[in-house]
Amino acid sequence: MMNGLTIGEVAKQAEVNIDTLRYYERRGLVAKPPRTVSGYRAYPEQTVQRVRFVKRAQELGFSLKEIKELLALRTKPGAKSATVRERASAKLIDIDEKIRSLRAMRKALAKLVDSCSGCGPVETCSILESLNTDGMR
Amino acid sequence: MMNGLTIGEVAKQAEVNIDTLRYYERRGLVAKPPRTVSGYRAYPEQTVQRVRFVKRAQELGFSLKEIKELLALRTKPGAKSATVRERASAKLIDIDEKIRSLRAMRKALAKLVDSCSGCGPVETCSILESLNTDGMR
DNA sequence: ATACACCCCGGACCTAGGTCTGGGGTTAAG
DNA sequence: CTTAACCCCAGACCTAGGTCCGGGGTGTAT
Repeated sequence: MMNGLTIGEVAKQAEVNIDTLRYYERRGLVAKPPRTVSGYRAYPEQTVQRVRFVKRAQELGFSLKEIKELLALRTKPGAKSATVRERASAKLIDIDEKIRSLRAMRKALAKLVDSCSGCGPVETCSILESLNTDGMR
Repeated sequence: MMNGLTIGEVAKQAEVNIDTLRYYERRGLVAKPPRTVSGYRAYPEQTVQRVRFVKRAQELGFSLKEIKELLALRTKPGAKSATVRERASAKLIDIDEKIRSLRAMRKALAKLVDSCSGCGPVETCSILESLNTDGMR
């Protein structure tokens, strides 16, 4: 009677709460799946990937709304490609910014780590300042 | 009577709400500033940088708690350097993960953008799938 | 046919991270 | 010396993103 994944299976595989899946469905982040005769959701396998994607994007600071837009880029068969391209380009810019910021943070932290690595007392580690100034700003 | 920035000035420069600054103070993300005789906060200039840093880190998916930890790395003159180094290394790993994920997203999007760039109808843009599969997973 | 794990749904509840209200002092300009 | 523009604080309120509850049906192993 069940061909596809149950909500519980998807939840376990994607490591989210069952209610989160229903919530995502309401928010339009995950397509409404077909139902069995008895009303159970029967999800296609790829749903798991989709949900994981949502979770990862969230960890990168995207809101559900933004994630929805990202996902919409690939599920708009009726859209003009120019529009898709334009939106995708805008997202690319966001992403590049994030990468740049992270790299700056990374650099500052890395400096902290290896300048501390050989040292005894903390005074020699005043490079802690790197996080405050341009390394991170 | 006022030497330092008022809360309003910091708020404007850092582009946050005044209440957010008071909230950050409570949460320990921004040090309690000295007060004027009449009780007004008088912030040092660098507060603005600090607040901006918090905001940027949030956009990168760090929680206030994590941001506090990051900031603590540079403001622990009493800490053992080995401990600082260890924590910083852990953060570095997080950051590297984020960068990796963003690069994967970036790559998938870039592919989308330039495979669409020369094309007319959307059918030829089925590369939209790239977001779903390993490019983004 | 009884038990036990799972699914449905609507609606209440929760946490993080703010934001607003409002009653009261302060300060700079006119 | 008044007025507009700030500042103080406590506490209420708000949004996003879930999470939980409870009453009811389903599926399957014993």
